[in-house]
Amino acid sequence: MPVQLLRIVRGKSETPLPSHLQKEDLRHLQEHFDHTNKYFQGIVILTYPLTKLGDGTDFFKVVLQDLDNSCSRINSINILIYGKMAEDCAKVIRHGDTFVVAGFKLAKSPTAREDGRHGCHLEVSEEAGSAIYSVAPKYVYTPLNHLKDGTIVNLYGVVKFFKPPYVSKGTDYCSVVTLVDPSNVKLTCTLFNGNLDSLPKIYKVGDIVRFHRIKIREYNGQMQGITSGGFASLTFDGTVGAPVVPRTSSKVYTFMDEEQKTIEELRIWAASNLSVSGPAAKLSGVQPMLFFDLTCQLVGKAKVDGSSFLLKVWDGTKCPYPTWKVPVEAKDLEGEKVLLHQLRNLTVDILVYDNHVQLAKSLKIGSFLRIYSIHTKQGSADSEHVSHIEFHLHGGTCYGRGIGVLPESNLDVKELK
DNA sequence: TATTAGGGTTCG
Repeated sequence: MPVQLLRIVRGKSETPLPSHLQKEDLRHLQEHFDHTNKYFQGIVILTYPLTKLGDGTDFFKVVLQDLDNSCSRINSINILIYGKMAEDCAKVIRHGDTFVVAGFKLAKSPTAREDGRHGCHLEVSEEAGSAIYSVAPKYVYTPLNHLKDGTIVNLYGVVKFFKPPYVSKGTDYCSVVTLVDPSNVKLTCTLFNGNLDSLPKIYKVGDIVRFHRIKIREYNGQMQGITSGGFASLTFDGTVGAPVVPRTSSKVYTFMDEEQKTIEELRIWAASNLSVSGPAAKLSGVQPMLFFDLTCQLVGKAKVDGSSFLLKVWDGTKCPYPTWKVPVEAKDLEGEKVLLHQLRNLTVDILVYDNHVQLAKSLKIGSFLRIYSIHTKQGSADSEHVSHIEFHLHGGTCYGRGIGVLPESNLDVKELK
């Protein structure tokens, strides 16, 4: 593991570095000195884009500043990272982070005269047996009643409302999340990311999130959260007693006993201060003329027209009313023919509109979904049809209307199986 | 290195 997570509190590491390593002062990084078993620690003051060398090797350059020598004329040094390690580091190294570099090769820096940094640079790669350790900072979390305009903060919150990620009119996915905490202040966050996986994996009201580096702004007289460059999130099930397992796309994150305790405390607070009785329902319990959230499996899908798309789903229960069947061309219907036929009396047709079409098209047959705020509508009887119930996911994102994909590991999915 | 949206049910 070339890039490891290491947390150092008050100068002492909780996950110690290998004991044979000794800290080396910037001034002692000189040619012809033996740097075996030495490490250098510094704070990232500059990173360059990940590039490829002429021979195809990945290359990543960062500048580390030595905080112990920050008043010296020369207090920074170039770190040149090669190969797989360059790729790994480019993903996790951020401006302002502290890193430890061990197993480096020291060489004369050809750019020292221009950049004013140390006369040597450090070269590291997996092949050379180098290691880079990320030293996690001690994060400070701001309660929601202490947020100030124009700051970037870390915070915890219980999800009071959310819109599952949807395709925005810009270039990114968008998710809107309203949080509360024991200070009883609400914060609505608008989160953007081009990568669906980088937005918080919230499945229900009552989930608990930890946001890092969220920007706070004032909007319409209220504080608002918005994604900033280094935004990262963890999401936890909000159920008291459930395992404390973070859902995240980050490869590297800190999560210690202290954080576990925070989650457990928030769960207990939420249990008595937040109503989580969402409008979830089983198909067996649906009533006409209401909105509800459905956890289900996708059995079939079909294009209908430019502004609507059909999802055929089931949840293992049977809807007590005759259900609407959306007429589509047989050639347009995707899904396993045999299964579609077997489940024909258990699946229901959900017609999704407008902004939900793009996401619906991309869904994989067999995947588990939660569809939020489905509208059930009573279709009237006429000469051709008996009275039936229709399922619509209207356009727009009001009330969190949308579609979320659940992982197989989700508890509600296990129940469904 | 901007923009997206900025919670509060429907055209179908």
